[in-house]
Amino acid sequence: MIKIDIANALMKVYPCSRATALQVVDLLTERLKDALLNGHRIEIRGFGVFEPRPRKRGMGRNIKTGASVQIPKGKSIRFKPGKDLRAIEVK
Amino acid sequence: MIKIDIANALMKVYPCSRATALQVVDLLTERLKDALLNGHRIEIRGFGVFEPRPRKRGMGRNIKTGASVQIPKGKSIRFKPGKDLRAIEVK
DNA sequence: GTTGGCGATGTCGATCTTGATCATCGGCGG
DNA sequence: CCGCCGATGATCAAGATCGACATCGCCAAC
Repeated sequence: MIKIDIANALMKVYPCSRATALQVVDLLTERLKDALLNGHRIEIRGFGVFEPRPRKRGMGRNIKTGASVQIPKGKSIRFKPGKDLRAIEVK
Repeated sequence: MIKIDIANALMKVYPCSRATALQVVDLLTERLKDALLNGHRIEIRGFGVFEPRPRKRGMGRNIKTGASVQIPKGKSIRFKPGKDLRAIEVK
């Protein structure tokens, strides 16, 4: 499923041009990105939670050299599935 | 940031009632949930990717009993931040 | 059709997950 | 707008998983 599919679903419920639907999807992802980049936690009950977390790891591995490489970054985004998404069955 | 904030952002760009904005947000999250529950990968370039993954782990620990607890589940939802979200700086 | 983000690969260690319970807060009815 | 209901967070431990690096192919986005 890609952006177009989401926009498509939106168009079915709220009649509008594909361009508009795409803009809506884009706007929302943009807002989410912005919020996360500002360190805000995004919580949607029943769906999940996006949370910026500090990265404490400090080591990685370079495939070619095989040498330990430092992981300079200190943050990552974690998504915690909500109740509804945890209902996933093994299929 | 919670659902209302997202709806609020949407209202600013696409004038509509709060109820409508909330419905839109709800609809989209609903579609995403549905797609993930069906095992579909959701990819939004520049934002991130939601991917249902099989869980192979099989053990955990119960605080109270202190006993090893089986982790029967076999799936989880993983979110991989896209390029834009990986640009997070330590702040 | 073109551009460029994303997946996969291999290694090693830190991180995450799972379960139960109470408190807190999001969601929603009155 | 206030209040209730129910979902989420934290906690403990053990073990599996993820992440970063570099590069090429593939597919999303335009």
